Amino acid sequence: MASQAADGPDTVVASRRSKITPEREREFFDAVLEQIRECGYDAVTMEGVAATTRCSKSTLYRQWKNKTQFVVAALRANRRARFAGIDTGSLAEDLRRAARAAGEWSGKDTRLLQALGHAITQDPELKRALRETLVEPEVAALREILRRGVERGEVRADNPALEYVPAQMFGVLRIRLVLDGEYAGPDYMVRFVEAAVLPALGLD
Amino acid sequence: MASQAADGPDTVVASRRSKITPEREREFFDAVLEQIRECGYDAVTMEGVAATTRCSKSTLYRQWKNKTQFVVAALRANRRARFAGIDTGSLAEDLRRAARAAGEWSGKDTRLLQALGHAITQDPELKRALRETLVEPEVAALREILRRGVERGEVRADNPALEYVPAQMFGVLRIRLVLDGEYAGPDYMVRFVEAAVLPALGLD
DNA sequence: TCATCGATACGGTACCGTACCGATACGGCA
DNA sequence: TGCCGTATCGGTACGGTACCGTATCGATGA
Repeated sequence: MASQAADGPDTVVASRRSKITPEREREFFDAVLEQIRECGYDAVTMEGVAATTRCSKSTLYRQWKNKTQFVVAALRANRRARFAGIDTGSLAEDLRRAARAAGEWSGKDTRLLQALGHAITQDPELKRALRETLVEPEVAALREILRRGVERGEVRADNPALEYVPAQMFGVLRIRLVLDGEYAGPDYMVRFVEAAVLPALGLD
Repeated sequence: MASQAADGPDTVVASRRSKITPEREREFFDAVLEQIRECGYDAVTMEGVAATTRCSKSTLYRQWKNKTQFVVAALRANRRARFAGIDTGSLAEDLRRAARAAGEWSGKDTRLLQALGHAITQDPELKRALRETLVEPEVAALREILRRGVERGEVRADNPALEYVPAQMFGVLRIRLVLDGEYAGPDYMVRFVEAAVLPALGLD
């Protein structure tokens, strides 16, 4: 958080004298995200995080103004782009890889999204943080996969199904818990892509 | 439910002498469901429902043991089957109608599902009630639409895309808020069906 | 007549965010 | 290099707020 100072990226924080190491900070972030996954956003408490990380509430409140800021910081620190490395040269195979990767987080990011699903409708800042960290990077990577497929001529640029691929993937990923009572795993996602997404794109 | 009546010679059924009319009960149910949609399940309070319906907490607690039972009762009373009447004789048209109908609830059932999304992972009873009232009737109706299409020979019974139609419909419906910041309306859903679902089924 | 109504008061619990406490380790300076 | 000054540490106590679920009340209507 303080490391986003105006100077270089890895410049040591000169102003703050916090004794909290980056590893310790990550413990806080991991703890709060896990509590969100387990209990839901509303039920997460600063006291709970303090207890599980064996720090004091004071410490948390010294670093972050309130729960929202704390969670936003945790989300931002958790940003990753899981689809980014996928580029096999074949659109169908790229989509299979993406489906597999998506299915593999079900125990993590999907639960997080599930737990934050309603909170983001109430807190714009939280919504923005979630979109920037969990949604947009993955959607962008997925659209990049599709763009390369179009560029290679595997699918026509005006295929209307292209637009809905991200919604299909993330939608199916997320709805399975409600429909079937379990999270969508890699196998399920790959089967879904092969059965529904690829045919709609005119691929096999 | 208030009667433990193990010893009383009186009626076991506890002759419901409640002055609460069915219309009044529906006010309670509507109020609690609307509060869930607006504030989320965790944030709903019996005091809030009592206030907005201008009844007393005592009244609510006389009828229902606690918040969970109250919400479960409200869900059960809200059960409907919105896809049930759809039968145009054409699978493609049936799916368009279903998509339009689905898009039309976005302001209601989808928000409810969104708000309950995490709560159902914690409370099995709530999960079951939600599935029985919001999920299963619609999925069953949708599968019935598909079954008729197969029967008419519009799509082969072994088309693997068949299995994923419900997941796609409800998944896309639900994920749009996260992806695009707005709920999926009827037009969006119809376009999605025409662009992705029908092609995967080999229609059009 | 009397159970149920709405209203309200109650004790209990939980968490917020702040304030205060010694203990400690960082970091500037001799 | 070694020693202090001091900010931050973990722990805890605090007042304030909110809601739970129960109990009690006079009024009401089947």
